[in-house]
Amino acid sequence: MANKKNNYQFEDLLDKHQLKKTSSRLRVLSMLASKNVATSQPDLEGVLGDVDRVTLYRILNAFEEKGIIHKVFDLSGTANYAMCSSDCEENHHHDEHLHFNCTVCKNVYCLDDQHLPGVVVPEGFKTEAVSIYATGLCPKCNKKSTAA
Amino acid sequence: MANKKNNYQFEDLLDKHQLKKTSSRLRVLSMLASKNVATSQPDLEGVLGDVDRVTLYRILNAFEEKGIIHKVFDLSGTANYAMCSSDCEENHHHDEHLHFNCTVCKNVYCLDDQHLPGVVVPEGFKTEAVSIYATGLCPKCNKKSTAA
DNA sequence: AATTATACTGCAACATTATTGCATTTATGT
DNA sequence: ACATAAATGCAATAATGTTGCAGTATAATT
Repeated sequence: MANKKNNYQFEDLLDKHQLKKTSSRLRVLSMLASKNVATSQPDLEGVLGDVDRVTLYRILNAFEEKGIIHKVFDLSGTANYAMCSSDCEENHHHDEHLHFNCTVCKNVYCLDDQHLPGVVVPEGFKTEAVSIYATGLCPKCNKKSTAA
Repeated sequence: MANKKNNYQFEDLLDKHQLKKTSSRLRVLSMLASKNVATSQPDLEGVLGDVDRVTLYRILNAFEEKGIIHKVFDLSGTANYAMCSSDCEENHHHDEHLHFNCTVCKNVYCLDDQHLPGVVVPEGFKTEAVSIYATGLCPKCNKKSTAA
């Protein structure tokens, strides 16, 4: 899996972006990399336990600025965070993302590798980034609902 | 303009959805209909002045449930509201919306009539709705930046 | 027009998500 | 080991959104 990185790789990642290698940061990275769905700040806070809320926000913001992670809002407007695919660079994220928010389990799936169609905006608008957001049933919940 | 409606039309709209015709609701409707950009709850609150925050939230939620307006989150995760195009029905919104969030003026433009390409999701996912979200410069801010 | 039932509103309190300032601690280069 | 800059934790505050309940307005009935 492209996003699967071991701890040395996380340290390199922090080095590369001139971020200090603290245990909190490494834990956030391995946490996010281990999931194929975006994670909300509250969820992260719950898992990380003893990391301060504020620190977590600051870590997430720093990572986002550096292009290590990206932020996506779920159906209820809460920010969720996920690792960027490798071709994201500082302040220059991959232009198009496909996110899928399951209406049952509420998970936000990042489907960055999916082919996306070009989007045409009206004359006068200048597009910098496009994100496509689908809602519905994820494979897991879809299976359950058809089985029932 | 398709969304331009007079007060009688707003009253009809409320009638149709079994909502009582209160002045607050009529003001919210005419406010939203007069703009081609989505409006945040704080902005609405500011304009409407003496309508209670809670009432406003409840009006917006009621309208959303009835399919009169729809909610879209801007870059900072704040909910913005806009009139639905006429083919939205109760609990069955138009499947695809194109929204454009200007990075300068922060306005969220609803471009519902724009032709949208089909989006392909991976095997197993079952899409219920798709919304496409573009960020960049709106015509007004684009003009200003090229002029400067 | 008065009465009544229901829906709506406003207030207070609370919940959640996010930010700022500052003192303390930690990481890292020398 | 030391110095410095960065990162953290705590307290306080802000912004956004929700809930309960009492009072008020709407609209149907008579």
